[in-house]
Amino acid sequence: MLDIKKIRQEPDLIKELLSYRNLEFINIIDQILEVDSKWREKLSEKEKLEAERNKLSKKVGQKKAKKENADKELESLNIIKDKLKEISELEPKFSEEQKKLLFELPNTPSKCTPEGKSEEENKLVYEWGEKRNFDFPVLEHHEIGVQQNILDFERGVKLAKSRFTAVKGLASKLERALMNLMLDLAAEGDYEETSVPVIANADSLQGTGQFPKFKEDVFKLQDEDLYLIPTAEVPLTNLYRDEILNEEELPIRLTAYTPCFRSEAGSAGRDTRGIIRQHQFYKVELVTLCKAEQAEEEHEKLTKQAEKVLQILELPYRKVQLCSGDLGFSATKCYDLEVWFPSQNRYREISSCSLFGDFQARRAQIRFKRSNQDNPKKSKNELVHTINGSALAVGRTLAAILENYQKEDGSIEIPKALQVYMNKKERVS
RNA sequence: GGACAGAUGCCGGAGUGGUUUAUCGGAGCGGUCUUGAAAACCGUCGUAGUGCAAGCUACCGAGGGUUCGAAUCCCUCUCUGUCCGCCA
Repeated sequence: MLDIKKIRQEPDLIKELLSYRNLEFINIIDQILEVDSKWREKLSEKEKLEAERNKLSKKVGQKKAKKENADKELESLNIIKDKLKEISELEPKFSEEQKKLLFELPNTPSKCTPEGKSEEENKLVYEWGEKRNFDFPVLEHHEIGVQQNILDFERGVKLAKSRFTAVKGLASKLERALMNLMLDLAAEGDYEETSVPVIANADSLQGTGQFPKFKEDVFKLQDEDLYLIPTAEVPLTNLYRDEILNEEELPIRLTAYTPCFRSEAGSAGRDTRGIIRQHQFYKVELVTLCKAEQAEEEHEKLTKQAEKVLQILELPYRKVQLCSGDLGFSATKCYDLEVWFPSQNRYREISSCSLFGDFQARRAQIRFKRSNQDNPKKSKNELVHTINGSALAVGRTLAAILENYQKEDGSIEIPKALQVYMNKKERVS
């Protein structure tokens, strides 16, 4: 959520910044400003009446205690009461409309986010690693998985529906090894391991920006206002929802390994084969809460943390900075890490490391007390800045390993860094 | 799932219609005293909206209602605790 004060003060700047995204928000901002000024007018009128009422009511109390007559006061109070009722009936209309509009506005792109319309204008930061030369026909990861009997697509569908897969044998062990490797690396980088609910309520999803706009993307529990999390970003960030943190606690760096559930509404037909796009997948997520002045640095740190996983697994990847048009709803700046898939002869997203500024924190009301050395009384509550990214999506990492480490005989070499997590086993065959 | 009890500020805890700007205690912070500390004493100590400011307004789990006036009365909901049942 954007700051209404900022919108009020610099509407043109906000309009301009939002125009760098693909869509136009000029109308919404004008509507917000209109509702805002109308509402504030009513608000001050209301408060004046309330002040008057409180004063008179107190007088009534005093007079009655002294057994004096207070009819005159009661008469004016009745008039005020009617007026107040009139205004208070209007109030929810204004504030609801205001909220609805504000919740629909995406974050403004940061100064360092390149301007661009779509994916094609994303900026390549660098490529890392050596793409392997294969002197045999390269198989796709799902072909390898079926051939080795470690990915069972049909039975996964039988258990649930399409886009669910049973992962078996050494692939399942690889997943577990990946989880351990990723969590250990995150711990080395000072991210505290956390185990959180994978079901979240609507307030939590609103806090991180999935709601209200992207409701159709998550699975809802029947007859309950509860949802399967689409990413651990939701529980990790919302751990501190509605809290005021101590300045010294920041930055707070967290990591969690969780399953993630996505309805994939609107992506029918895309990546229907393989485990690239599933309704359920595992992911190690990194989340940072920090002060504004720490945010850029922490964003870089978190991204490097995610890159480290790819590097240690020796998977070729590239780092891309998203342009304004490709930026996610809540993000102000974002790096995508894309891993090389030889069968597709292209890079595919495996991690998205986003800086949100105070956008999520304003929705989720996560603040800290900024101490003022000169005048401790002037210590102010300030919104934290939030950052998150995956390190990494386990399913896609598994797919990338199967493809990049395949051998001509159909076996798969196990990356060195994972062997210690798999009883020193060197090969899947 | 059943029964009962409860939800008040950082914590404990009082408050059942108006002189309550939410009593009091503890912790924290500032000060006095002290070589320093402790003790004692004095002061301070929530969030948000609005305003240049003084101030004003709202908030006692959430939402609604009654009333000139609600932490207090009424209704609905949520959560927590205890006991019972079931259970990894």
